[in-house]
Amino acid sequence: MIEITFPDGSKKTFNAGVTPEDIARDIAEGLRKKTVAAYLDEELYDLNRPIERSGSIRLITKDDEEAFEILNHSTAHLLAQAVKRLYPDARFGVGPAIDEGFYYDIATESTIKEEDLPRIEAEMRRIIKEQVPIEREVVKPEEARRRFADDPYKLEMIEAFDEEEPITIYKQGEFVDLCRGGHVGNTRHIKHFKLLSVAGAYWRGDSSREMLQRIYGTSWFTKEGLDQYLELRRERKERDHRKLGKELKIFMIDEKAGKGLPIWLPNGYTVRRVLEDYVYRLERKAGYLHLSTPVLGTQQLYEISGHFQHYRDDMFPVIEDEDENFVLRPMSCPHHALVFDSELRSYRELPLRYAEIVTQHRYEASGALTGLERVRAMTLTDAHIFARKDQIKEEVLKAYRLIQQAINDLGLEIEYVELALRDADKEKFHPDDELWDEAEQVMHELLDEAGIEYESKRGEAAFYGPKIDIQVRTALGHVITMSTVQLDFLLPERFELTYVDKGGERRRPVLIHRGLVSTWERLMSILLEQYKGAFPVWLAPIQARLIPVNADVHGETVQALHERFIDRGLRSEVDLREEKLGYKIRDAQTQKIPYQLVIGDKEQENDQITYRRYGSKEEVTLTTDAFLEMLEQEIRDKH
RNA sequence: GCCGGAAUAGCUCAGCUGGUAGAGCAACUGACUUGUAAUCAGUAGGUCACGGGUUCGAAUCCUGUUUCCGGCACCA
Repeated sequence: MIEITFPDGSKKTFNAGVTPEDIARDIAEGLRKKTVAAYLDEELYDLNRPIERSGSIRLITKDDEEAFEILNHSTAHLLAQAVKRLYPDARFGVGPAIDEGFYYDIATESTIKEEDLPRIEAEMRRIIKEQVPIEREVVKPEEARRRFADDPYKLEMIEAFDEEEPITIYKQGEFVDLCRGGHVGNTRHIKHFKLLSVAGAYWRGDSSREMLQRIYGTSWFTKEGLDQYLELRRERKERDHRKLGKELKIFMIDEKAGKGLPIWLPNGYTVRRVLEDYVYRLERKAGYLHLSTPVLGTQQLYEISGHFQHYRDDMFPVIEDEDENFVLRPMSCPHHALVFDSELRSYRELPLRYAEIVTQHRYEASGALTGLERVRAMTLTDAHIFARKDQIKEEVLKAYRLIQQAINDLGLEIEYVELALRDADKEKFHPDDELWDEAEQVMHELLDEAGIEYESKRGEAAFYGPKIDIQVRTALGHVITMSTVQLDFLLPERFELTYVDKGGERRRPVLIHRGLVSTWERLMSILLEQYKGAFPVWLAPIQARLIPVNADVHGETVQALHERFIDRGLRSEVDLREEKLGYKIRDAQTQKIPYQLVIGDKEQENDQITYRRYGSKEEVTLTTDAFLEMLEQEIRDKH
């Protein structure tokens, strides 16, 4: 007999060999139906795995997040089994559950095309009907090696395992897979799934190794869940910034001008100017000093900083001159280091915060280019803070708070915060262990002291130091780096930067790199998707469109009103076209202009306007002054 | 860069197995002179991404290139 403790502290004895399914059934039949797997203490148990020891149990039901993962993981196995039946030569890489579903990496001589997916799905359904039990087995490494003797990928994975750890394999019918589990116990538990796409993926994520074929899919407990998810995917396409950017004339990319080299159209540039102005003021208030440096720099400058050696392949080719080589600058910290070095600095001056709205060029891999999200020419507000060591914590935190405010003002949300640290890769990171330890230590401390939650990521640091990356999620579901604060002890060394301290001694400052809200390009892509193209008034390219009921009768009034708006710094536009009112309203709505103002006899007589907000059918009549006040308040509030 | 897919009018898209390109919107012209999501009629607009090939004949089949899309790798 074994004793099982439940989350509420109650205990019950069962015969050894009882399964989580049995335990759930013992409580209630309804619970059994909902149960997917269980944790016994910290160990994940499949629904049908016998429990041989006492412990605390926590049943995982369909409502729990882990359940989705387990279901999708099992569906990945089901996919593999079906693929193996249809493509007998198939060998398998990894097949995990991911955020919104699962994938499996497959090696086969055949090319699996999107049009083959329905056939694979049909085979998966057949296996579900067969009600194949999914059985767990623990084996010794040599046994595992024997079982997977004809599968080079699984063998390689076995080699990478810790020899001490027991290896688990899962059998479902004729299909056997190396896998940690847990699983749903029987293929009949899988019901509502869909295969979504095929793609290439490097074996072990290593671009020097072969590419496998990856099939993506998603699996749900209910039909509604699946349908809702598929609907979400359709909606995401609707808010794709590339589509909205074209519709709203925000930007264009023409291969004649160059791929990855976007052109800002008047509407987009207006928004960008608002953002630039906003950021400039924000930084002024926070004590940043703005400056400007050239788009071209000598190769030597980037050799001193070390960027050239590290990133040469990702920079545009060197421009050769008679006795000097130039590069299109990929970043601006070396210039700012020179500015710091241009005068003798006192400890009293620090921190010195230099900010610059700067255009940078990076030769991004062609396959990485994506609308405005990933480009080869980008403009951003870049800042470098030169500080004393005793100022690090405060300055990093100040930068973090500024980022928080900007993200908040823009109506965005931080998804999570990452602390990127180095790993043992000697090639990738500068070699001074002492500097690294000190820098990483102080970053951990300041985040902990400020109570900021973060995930540590080994091996993700910049070559010169650790960084705090602030991640946001795009409407298309990608997580991307929005902002960054990076601690750098290396560059001040390389540029031999010094200041004079209290005792008259020369000291090395530290450099804090700060990216506020990514580049204007990427920010625009995020904002477009966030707002579905319907910008808040403070950002909208056109804030109000003025429409006369009759162009002949009310045209002049509308024109005068427009000038009044412009004089107050507002962005308005008049529509004097010979069209029906309904047509003009529709046109303004289609362009997602926040306010449509209609002026007819009544308004003309009383200095009024009748407005209609984007997305609303309600009409409100106000005096022009009252409306202007309302609009200006809304702009101040950044709504 | 790598794997797979796609490319037809300014935009969104149709064009079956090869027979020589079409719709809606936008544009232009004219009429209508308007109170909250499309007034009516007409006109013009295409090296079917680009190059080569197969064929009596290619948007359609084959092939190379370019760009874009979905991923992977990369992201100072």
